Amino acid sequence: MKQNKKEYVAEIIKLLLKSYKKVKCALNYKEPYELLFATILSAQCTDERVNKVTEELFKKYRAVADYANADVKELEVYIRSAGFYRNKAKNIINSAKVIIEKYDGKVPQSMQELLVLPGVARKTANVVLGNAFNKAEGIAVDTHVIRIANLLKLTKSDNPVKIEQDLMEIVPKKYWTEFSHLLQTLGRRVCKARNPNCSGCSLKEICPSAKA
DNA sequence: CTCCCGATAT
DNA sequence: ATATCAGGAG
Repeated sequence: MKQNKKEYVAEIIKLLLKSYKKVKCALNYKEPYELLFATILSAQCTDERVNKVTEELFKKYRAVADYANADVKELEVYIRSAGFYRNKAKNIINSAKVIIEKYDGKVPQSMQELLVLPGVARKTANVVLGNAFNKAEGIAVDTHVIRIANLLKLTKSDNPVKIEQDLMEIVPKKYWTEFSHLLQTLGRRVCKARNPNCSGCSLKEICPSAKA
């Protein structure tokens, strides 16, 4: 049973890799802390909009210490269009403070340490670990992964933690980070929440939910 | 389960 | 004009 599922997943990965050669993280960043803050900003917000926000944000604040010392109101102006900006501004500043005080200004490189940062849960931690450090401890489960993993019948759950466990069972560890990228890319471009384009999908032959 | 919020598709 | 998009905390 599980073996069949692993072959099914291998086929999914193969087909998606063919369509999306080298997909990487859709968020723009140079330093690990930039990816961390970009990912905090991406909560309930498209990566596209986050990139617009961070383009200016990263010019204004150029180190973790700049965020730790930032004026909340001023930071809010930069990130406003990403939504939930009061929470996010607080979370970024307070995470920056923890990183300065407890981790000597370096973003910690373990799930356990990242999860303590305000505004950081498993999705954000997985994105940072997998992309900035190449130290995946899990699979980043966002709204696209939730939707498509269910459409592909890779899980029956709507709970992100359970979905992540289900996926970790059947996706080879070396693909954990890339698997999220592939589903997110598919989700943004083809298997959209609103108007899924099944006829243009690389997985139409094998997807149990494909419509003609 | 509710609150946090702006942008965009319809 | 309004529904829908898109994570985390309490």
